[in-house]
Amino acid sequence: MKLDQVTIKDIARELKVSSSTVSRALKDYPGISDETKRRVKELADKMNYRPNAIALSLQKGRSFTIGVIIPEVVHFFFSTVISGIEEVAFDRGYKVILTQTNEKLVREKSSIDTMLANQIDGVLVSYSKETTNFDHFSQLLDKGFPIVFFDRVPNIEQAITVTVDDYSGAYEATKHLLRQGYRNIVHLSGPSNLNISRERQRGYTNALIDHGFTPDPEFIVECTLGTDDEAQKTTTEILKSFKKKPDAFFANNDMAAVGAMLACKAAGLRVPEDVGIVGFSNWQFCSMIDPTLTSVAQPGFNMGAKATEILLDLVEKKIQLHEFSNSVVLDTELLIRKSSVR
Amino acid sequence: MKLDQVTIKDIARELKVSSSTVSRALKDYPGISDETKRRVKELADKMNYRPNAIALSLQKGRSFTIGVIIPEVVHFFFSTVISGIEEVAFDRGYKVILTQTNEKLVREKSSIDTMLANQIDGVLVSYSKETTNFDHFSQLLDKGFPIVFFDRVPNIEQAITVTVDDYSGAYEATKHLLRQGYRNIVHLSGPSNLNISRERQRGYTNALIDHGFTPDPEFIVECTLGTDDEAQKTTTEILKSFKKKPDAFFANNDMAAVGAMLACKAAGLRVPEDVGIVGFSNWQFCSMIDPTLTSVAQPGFNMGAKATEILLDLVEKKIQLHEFSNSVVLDTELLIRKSSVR
DNA sequence: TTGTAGGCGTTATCAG
DNA sequence: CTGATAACGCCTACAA
Repeated sequence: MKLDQVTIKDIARELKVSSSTVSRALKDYPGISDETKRRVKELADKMNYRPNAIALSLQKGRSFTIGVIIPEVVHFFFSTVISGIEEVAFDRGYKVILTQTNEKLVREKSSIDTMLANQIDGVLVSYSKETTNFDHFSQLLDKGFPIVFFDRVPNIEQAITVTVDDYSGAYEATKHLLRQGYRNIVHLSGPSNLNISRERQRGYTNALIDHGFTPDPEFIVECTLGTDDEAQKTTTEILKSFKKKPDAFFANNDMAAVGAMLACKAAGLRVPEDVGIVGFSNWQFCSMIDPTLTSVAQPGFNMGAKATEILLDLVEKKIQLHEFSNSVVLDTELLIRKSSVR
Repeated sequence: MKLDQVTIKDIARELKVSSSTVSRALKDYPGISDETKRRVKELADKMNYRPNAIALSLQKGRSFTIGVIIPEVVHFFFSTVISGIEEVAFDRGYKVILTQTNEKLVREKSSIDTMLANQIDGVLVSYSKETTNFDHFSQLLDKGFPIVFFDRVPNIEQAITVTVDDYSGAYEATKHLLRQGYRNIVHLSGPSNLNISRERQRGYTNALIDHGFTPDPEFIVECTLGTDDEAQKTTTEILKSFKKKPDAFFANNDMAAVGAMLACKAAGLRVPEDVGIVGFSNWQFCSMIDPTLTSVAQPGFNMGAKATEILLDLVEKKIQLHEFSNSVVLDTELLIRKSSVR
């Protein structure tokens, strides 16, 4: 296990110079003879010298590492975000340390602690469903510690946030259904304690109003879990019991949309002829199911990339907290496929 | 940005004792008066002391951090593995530092370098598609550095590997198709420099032989990318050009299976009546497409968890390299759905 | 142009 | 029971 990593001292001893000379030569400091530089660099290369990042961190008080705190890794959207984060961090020479909270507040807190103990330079957070109090974040923000929130963002004054424009995503989706001639559109919504759910619901409602329709509260049905099973059962129930028959479903996520689609098919309805369906997130399978599913694409990769850029700019003091508009809202894109076009 | 973390020195100064005393009191060392312990702990608590993990790492020469090198984060299987890794690592008090290679060898190498510079305790690797030479790993293994390979594993003598039983997964899948009466089964294979591809291919071939059929080399078609598009084109081509018409497709991954399915449908063939289809991995969408896709489920979470357990046992020297059977093989499960039953 | 002497936060060793 | 000192690997005043 001992890797016997080569240190500056080893090089110094070999070359019979002091370690400071080696240190300086390696970084092209002024006032070191070209000859010495050459010899040091050559030997360093030959001995396969790699600076010890830990020693550097200790000395600098920072680690060139950013932390990522996320509810779940196994989630198409989040994994896409991670990908964007990793990409930008790598390009700018930072490492990424990852923890998932599994939606638990305790883990969120302990992750922060661990990361701080590791001299993390900043942190990217999408908080857990259990989190309702944000003191553990505000405390850090107050001290000027760089945090950027994404997707699930708190209502804190100083918080920098990167989100998707859920409102207009939902608005466009609903408008599209209306334009296709669907009139009785059910919205399968998400848990209303999440901001994103409320925004999507608002987009749905306003689109109806703006086009001269009166939203029917009964037509907004909450699907808490967001699974296809749940949506399938819910939809079956809706098709059976509602007196005013729905002719479209706008689901707040793709899984739910699939559930609705399956339920409709099972009830003998044709998609898109009899019933239009639109999802949210544009998961991979949207283009693989039959009929292909219209969905609102969220720029997960971009979200991760953008959040990381801001965080690193903050870390490197390229920007200051206050000189910066606190929230970035990314555009969604409605990807129209077969499930909603007739 | 300065967090002004409390150090042992601060506590020592406050209490007018030496920092060694504080250090010892904090860790319940023998030979420290209960009174001192109490005072130290109380103050540490009050001042919200957190040991500086970086200083510890420097001192110990290790970091309580493991590295994960993975081709792609946005991948159902891999994200599941990460989840298992994160879970076990967290439970045992380790941090996880993550990099994705995007299937690039250079990034694989540079990731290893960075991680070593960070005094990583060990690393979990699933190598990139570009990787054909494993010297950068063997060098480390030779020095006794803990590496555990998972999923995509190299043919190195000393390598510890955690894989899925690709052979029997493929064998069972093929057997299942044969039992359903399919006779001309095409195998859409993966890139043959990957062990998993070769194993799956072997399972396919042997199942045919064991059931009295003669494998036709032409019926093994390599799909390098593994995307649905690629498989769709390939399948369309196959359906057009092969004189002996295929009546089933066993794809080495689910995306490819979907591609084959779409191509078959487009060619006017019914699934499963005319053509049977089986995939590999059991991605979420398998149960959402029409017809639902039979697939070989891989225990991703377990794979991550198991690999991490072994790695940490190695790191903590609970086990030695040689006293350990070098390969763990996890069982797959054939999930039979509609695409292959007639 | 180069060397010496701290110091980053912690622990281990050796005295007292 | 407690304190001083050195060390982990690197950097950076300050000297020479």
